[in-house]
Amino acid sequence: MNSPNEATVNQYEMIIKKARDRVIEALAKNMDLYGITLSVGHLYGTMFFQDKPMTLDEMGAAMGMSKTSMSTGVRQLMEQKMVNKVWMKGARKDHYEVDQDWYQNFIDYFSTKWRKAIDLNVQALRRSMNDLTLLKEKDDLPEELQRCVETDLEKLQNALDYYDWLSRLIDLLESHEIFQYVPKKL
Amino acid sequence: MNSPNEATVNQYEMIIKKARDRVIEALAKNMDLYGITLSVGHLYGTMFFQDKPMTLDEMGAAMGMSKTSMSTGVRQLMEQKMVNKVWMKGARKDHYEVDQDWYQNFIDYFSTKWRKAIDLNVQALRRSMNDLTLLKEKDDLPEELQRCVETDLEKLQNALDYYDWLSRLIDLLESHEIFQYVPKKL
DNA sequence: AAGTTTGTAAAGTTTTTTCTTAACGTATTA
DNA sequence: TAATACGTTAAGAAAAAACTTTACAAACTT
Repeated sequence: MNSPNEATVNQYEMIIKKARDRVIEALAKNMDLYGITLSVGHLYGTMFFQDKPMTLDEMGAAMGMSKTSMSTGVRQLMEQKMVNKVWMKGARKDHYEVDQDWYQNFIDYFSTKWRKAIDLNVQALRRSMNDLTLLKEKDDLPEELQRCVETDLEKLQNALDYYDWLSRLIDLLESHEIFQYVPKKL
Repeated sequence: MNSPNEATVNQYEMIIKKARDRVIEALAKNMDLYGITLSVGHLYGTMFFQDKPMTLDEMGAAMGMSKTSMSTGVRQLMEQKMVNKVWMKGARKDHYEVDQDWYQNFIDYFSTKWRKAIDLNVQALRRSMNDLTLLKEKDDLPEELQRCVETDLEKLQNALDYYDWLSRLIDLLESHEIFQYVPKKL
């Protein structure tokens, strides 16, 4: 039983391929949570099971898509730090491989995207709160507007508190302190 | 100074409007993190500063858009639990208001979206791991394929561990236990 | 220096998404 | 029962995104 016939081997290979494809499909489908398109998700999945770093041409062949698409797709994945460019001994073509640390991928995505959102919103909130606080000082402010300013200021302060919380949540992730409370290994 | 002229009041109102618009703009821009489009984000922002529940017609007027768009937009926001339908004493039109609990909004979004992704991926992972484990038992499996199965199984197990971690992270949020480690009030 | 190879940018096409107008169904009023 | 109001579905138009082909610039080879 040590040298099976070719048909059996093909069948075995098919099982592996199907097992991979199933996972790739599921993976790709849910990468929209990372703002990543289905086809780029497929690319990621393909690279995930490739045990060697891939070139753009290899990706194009595996995906049946243009090299340009691979180039932009890989760039997106690199921006999310899900894929790294690897330097290979005397090779002209660029080689890429997936970063297998999904915990860090998650954290990086979270940090980058949400931190940016927080900064932008907090900046707007601060400015508007400042404007409204100045307005509140005016002693000829009609009572109706005064109440309006009050409630707005309260809302903005609540928002600010929330973003502060979110910022600290990100800190917890980035510092890996989270693993104290939600440990990696079950 | 208790009855300012009309021009001054208009100026004051303008300041409030600008303060609100700045925040609305920033808010809307970042709601893509919730999978929400810019215009629907604007709708959310508009409702956020409205102190009374709004009808679809009021929204349409405020946004300069069709009622149909308001209908679908509000539905999206309701799916994310960012907006609630409020029942109003003897009113024919439906009224909606934003849910001001941003912490819960965040948690809900997180739970819903990521939990779904986890379930789908874990299901695929389990099936493929099962297939591969069965394949590993075959005693006529060529050595090359055997190694392939081994590394694949390891990858899938790592993925499974990651999703388990993510699931526990979501538990931490959903149970509000997170507020013990990252408290709301600074 | 001429000729390849490799990666990316630009332009154009196809597909998808977003928004509007029009039509429908249900509920309310007269 | 007829008439009106309200929300939503369906179909079409406009805008945006994804992909491909073509073209180009930089690096390497000879």
